[in-house]
Formats: sequence, structure tokens, C-alpha cells
Amino acid sequence: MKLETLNFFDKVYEVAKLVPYGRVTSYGAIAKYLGAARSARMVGYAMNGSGGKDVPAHRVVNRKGLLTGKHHFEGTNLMQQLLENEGIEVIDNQIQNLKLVYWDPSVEL
DNA sequence: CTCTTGACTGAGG
DNA sequence: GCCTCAGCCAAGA
Repeated sequence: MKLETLNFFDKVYEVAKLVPYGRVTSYGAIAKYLGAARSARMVGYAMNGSGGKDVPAHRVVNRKGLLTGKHHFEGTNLMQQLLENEGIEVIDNQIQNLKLVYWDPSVEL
């Protein structure tokens, strides 16, 4: 594929796919890793197109570990279910022990 | 080109 | 720690 095909959105998908099982990261962390630290919002915006792709969007939350994007999933608790299925404790859209499951691409990679 | 939108974030009170 | 405000920037109309 051409480099030009790797748009901001596509890069977001690539990084999202790199998130390990049972871990989560933030929009800002991904943005920073892509060199667009100020474009955290675009990361989330990009995830709109993650549907139909192999992107584990449920592993991407905001910096507080809050499932702000759960409304973009089918059910009302699908995102939380997926996370809990990976061993991540989630209570009321809030990830517990965030530090333990947090994964920062700009650090881990 | 301009204006709006948004799954965010950091700073200030 | 919580709430509010403003800046950020790419995409779509």
C-alpha cells in the first residue's frame, strides 16, 4: 500500500490493533504516538469508521479510563462487556485499576 | 474558501 | 478531586 493510503484515520486503526489483549489506551496516547498530540479528538472521530474493521475500539478510552465512546457501540453495555471479557474490571463505564491495564504506545513501542 | 462537529485534553477555580 | 472553559485539528457540508 502507498504511504498516502496511510491517512491519519488508517494510522489510528493500526495503532489500535496493536493494543495488547487485556490492556487499554487513550485517544491522546495514540494521537501522540502518531505525532499529532493535539488531535486526540480526531482519534475518536476516526474510530467512527472502525466499524467493519478489525479495530478493537473498545480498548480505546479517554484519559480517565472512562468509556466515553460506548454510545457508538451497538448495545448500551457492549463495550464494557468486551473489556470485562478481557479481564478488565469496569464499573459504571469507568475502568478500575486503570494504571494496571493502561498501555501507552509511545512508551511500550 | 468558511463554518460546524466531535469516541479529547489541560489548565484554572 | 470535581466542574467549567477554551484550544486543539481533521473531515464533511
